[in-house]
Amino acid sequence: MASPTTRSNSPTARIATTATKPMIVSTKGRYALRVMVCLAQRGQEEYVPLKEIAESENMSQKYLESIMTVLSKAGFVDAVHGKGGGYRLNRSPEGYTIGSILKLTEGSLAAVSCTSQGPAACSRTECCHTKPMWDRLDKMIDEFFEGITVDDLLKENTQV
Amino acid sequence: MASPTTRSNSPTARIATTATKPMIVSTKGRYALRVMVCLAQRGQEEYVPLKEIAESENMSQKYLESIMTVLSKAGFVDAVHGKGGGYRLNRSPEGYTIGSILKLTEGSLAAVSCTSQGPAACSRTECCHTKPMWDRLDKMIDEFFEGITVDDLLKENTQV
DNA sequence: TTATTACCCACAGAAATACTAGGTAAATGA
DNA sequence: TCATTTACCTAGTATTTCTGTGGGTAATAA
Repeated sequence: MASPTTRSNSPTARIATTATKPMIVSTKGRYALRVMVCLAQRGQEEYVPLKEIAESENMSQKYLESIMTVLSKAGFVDAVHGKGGGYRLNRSPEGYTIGSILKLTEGSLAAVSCTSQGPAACSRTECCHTKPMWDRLDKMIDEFFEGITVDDLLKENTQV
Repeated sequence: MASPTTRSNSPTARIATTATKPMIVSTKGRYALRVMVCLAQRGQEEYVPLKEIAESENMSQKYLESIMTVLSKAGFVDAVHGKGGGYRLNRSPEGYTIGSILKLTEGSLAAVSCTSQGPAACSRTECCHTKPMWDRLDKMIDEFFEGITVDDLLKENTQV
């Protein structure tokens, strides 16, 4: 985006850092995961209407709609209109990695912005003491989420 | 913080998710790290004025000031006013973990909000399929950052 | 045909980030 | 003593993102 109002009266013009999105997992991604777990619990036979999920999980139905549309368009779930319709998984729970769901709904999992926007995001990359660390962090987080499936979550529960 | 204006007109009162800060490392923390590395390069003998660092690293001096005040108050750096003054490390670079610096400047390193605000942050914690995963992620990230020191960064460089 | 469901579009309040502006206080050198 | 240099303090602000609402339309089944 590179704000055009970057002042250039100083000898060395400020680099537009364009930070703006260094997060990992927002509500959107967490809702998506919970819905997927919820659907997994219901099996692949029946379609579950969103209203039901939103109420039982105490989430905003309207907000969920936008998330489900993304999941549906990406082929993660089957959707059927009308009475008796709703959503259901189209694979077994083992077929969904947490990483794939979060990448879809969050857009990216990068912990810092300078690693998520290609090499041009920071002009200092050729000589930066911190970038290797961010790269390793990103790799670690990616492997973490790719190593977990919806089925794993299904089996896990704080209420032992 | 828990916004008091949570609407409760709906039958099932919405749980205030209070998302609001699921990030890991923002510009503030990254700047802090880069400054610390910069100071480490200069040794513990001389005081380095902020203006110099801001110019060489191409960062906003004013913004850096607020960050340095935090580092100074926390005893991470020595600060001296007036000509010949500035900032310097008061320990050897091995004495600073990345985790300690980020926790100070970022406030927290939690990847999701429901793990960063105590057990009361989410009423579902007693029966939540995803929380164990978030807890493990937080632990992994914490150990990652606590296992790296400023000295490690000093030795690292993308420009091999 | 009617109810039920998914989908689409635009907007909106709140919060955080990443600054900027304009000072004051302390230390040094002339 | 005075001016300069530096850290420190308080306040404001533009932008963005998140987390939703509100009000529709399209598709499907009873």
